[in-house]
Amino acid sequence: MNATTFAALGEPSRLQIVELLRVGPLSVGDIAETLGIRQPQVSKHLGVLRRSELVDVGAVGRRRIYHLRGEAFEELGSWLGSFEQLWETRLDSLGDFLSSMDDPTPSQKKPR
Amino acid sequence: MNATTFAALGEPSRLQIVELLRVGPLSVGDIAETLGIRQPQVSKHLGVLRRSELVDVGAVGRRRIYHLRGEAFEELGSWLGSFEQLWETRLDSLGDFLSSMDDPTPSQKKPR
DNA sequence: CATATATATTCCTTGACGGGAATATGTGAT
DNA sequence: ATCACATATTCCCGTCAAGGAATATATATG
Repeated sequence: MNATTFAALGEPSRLQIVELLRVGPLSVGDIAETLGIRQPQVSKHLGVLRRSELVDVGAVGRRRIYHLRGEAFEELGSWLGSFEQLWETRLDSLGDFLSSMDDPTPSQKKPR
Repeated sequence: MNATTFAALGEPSRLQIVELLRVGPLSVGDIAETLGIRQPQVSKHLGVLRRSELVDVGAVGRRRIYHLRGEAFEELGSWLGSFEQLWETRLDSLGDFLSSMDDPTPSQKKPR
């Protein structure tokens, strides 16, 4: 999993843009107007999102319509999935662990 | 959805830490040794992850055992879920959209 | 071609962040 | 109490990214 994907989503304005595009494709100007961000900043943010392959562009006349790229989110989904598997298998032992801090797992080294 | 969660995961070392903790709880020293990062940096990164509520700590003797916090990942999961719903309902219309860029959706304004 | 509109790009400044080094805090052992 | 080990915190510095303002590029329209 690539950290740059998360870095792209880690900027508040960009996360707003993504959640806005979740509804449907939008032009740069519409995004700027809706979110109250100046157009140059929106273009820059969209550039970052595009390099992270989270969005893609299509031209309609002089407008540029940005839309979410499903692949990136599917990748995120499968990455997350690899975590949730472990919750189930460890949910009980985690509870045990939290309530018995004086007895670390056998794999832990002992104090020298 | 909070952007700071993504920002925390957007730093390569921190993402490494999270993926390492996916296997199981670890002490600060073990994380530092495994990833080849100096201990102070690891402590700082763990601080960020903790403030983002991605991890939590427990003490075992003089060691501090960090472990992933399931809630944050479940929240991520449900957030992602709200996207995948839309893929299905729009996967076809998205294909149409991409192949007919000269005909924007009816909600788009016409050029003035 | 001239003009208006939509978007991208550049330059600049400022603030935040990560890494290194040193030090502080806490805890166990003798 | 003293020492050793584990972790956290502080300070400093270099870098990078975000926002503002201005400008460049592209495209439609008359």
